[in-house]
Amino acid sequence: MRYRREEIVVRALEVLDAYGLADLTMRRLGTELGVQPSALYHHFANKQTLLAAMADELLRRASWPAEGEWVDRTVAICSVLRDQLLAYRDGAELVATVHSFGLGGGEPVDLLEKALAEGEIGELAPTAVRTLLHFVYGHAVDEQTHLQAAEVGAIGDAPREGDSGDDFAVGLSIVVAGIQVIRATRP
Amino acid sequence: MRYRREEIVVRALEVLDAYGLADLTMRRLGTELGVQPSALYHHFANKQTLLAAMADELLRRASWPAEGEWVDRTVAICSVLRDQLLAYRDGAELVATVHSFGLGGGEPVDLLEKALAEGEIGELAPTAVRTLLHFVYGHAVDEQTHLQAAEVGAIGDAPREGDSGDDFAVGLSIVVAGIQVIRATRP
DNA sequence: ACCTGAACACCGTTCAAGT
DNA sequence: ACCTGAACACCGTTCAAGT
Repeated sequence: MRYRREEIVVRALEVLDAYGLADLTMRRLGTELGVQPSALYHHFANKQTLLAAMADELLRRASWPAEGEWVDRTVAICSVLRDQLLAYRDGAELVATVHSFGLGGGEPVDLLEKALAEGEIGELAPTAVRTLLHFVYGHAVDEQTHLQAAEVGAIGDAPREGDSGDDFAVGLSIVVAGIQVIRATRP
Repeated sequence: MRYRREEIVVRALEVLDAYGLADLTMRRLGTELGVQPSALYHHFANKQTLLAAMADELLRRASWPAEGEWVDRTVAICSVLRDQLLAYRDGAELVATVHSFGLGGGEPVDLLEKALAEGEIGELAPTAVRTLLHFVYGHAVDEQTHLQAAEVGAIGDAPREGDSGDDFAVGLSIVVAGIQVIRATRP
């Protein structure tokens, strides 16, 4: 069987969702595709590049909000991002890992930059975007870890004080409120 | 040679600082200690437990601020935390990783909880602490990745718009300002 | 262009046995 | 209590050779 790059990414996302990031090995993916692991290196320079392509594809599959006032849109983009990260097993860890080795977070980053540009916070926009992303990625990774730990069996695992979606909403409102404050008090 | 748990952690932190997290393997650490890798399993149940002990020790070595008004103290704790993460090669990634598999972030978490308790934000305190930690860990991991990439040789690597310490200060002020806002508008 | 087969240089972890 | 030796079941990646 012969594959194109895009088909491999699609299959890799299926393997991720079914078995998790730890079991997404080049060897396992090769087996799943009926191909030697070394064949994958014809399509991707290394595993990192494959993971980056997977993260981009995962993010591309969401429906991103493009309308509304900049504050509402910022909140909406972050919420869709979180939902999309949680929609795939280890999705948050995948995207956070790819982001951490500096390969750009795909579509949501551009959208957040545009939204904050409209907010007229000027030179502070890049910092604000990164602050939002740190929150969303960090929160989603935490949440996914706990959700999956609960599934496995350590269920009495500190079930969070309030509602769990609520915690995200409150944390996000903290960051967004902070952005509005520095917008008002900027030089 | 025979070792105690604490000596192994100290040596492991030296290996981390000298060679980085990717090269901190049980085999390498064994070699460094003049011992078989399997000997380490007499002291630690697995590698995760060792990493958690390393993170705790790394954080324990900072001088944590204990005085001042709650807002100032919150900012001070986060700044010391960031400095301490950056003080060891891959220190941010180590602590973030340990945190991500749910093993408690050591001293700074307790200190932040106390500071925010004094801020009288009530039930929102845990959310606020986590939001701060997501920012500090995320920012420090990013910064350390870029610093180390620059050291290696990809030096023209997007040198950040403003000063680099400044970016942390601005991001932190966003989160702290946001905490003060929800404090003022809480039910 | 895409894949095989085989190898290289590693991993974390377990476990009987030693002192 | 602490360690050795050997094994188990894996990794990512390279590279000549095949079609």
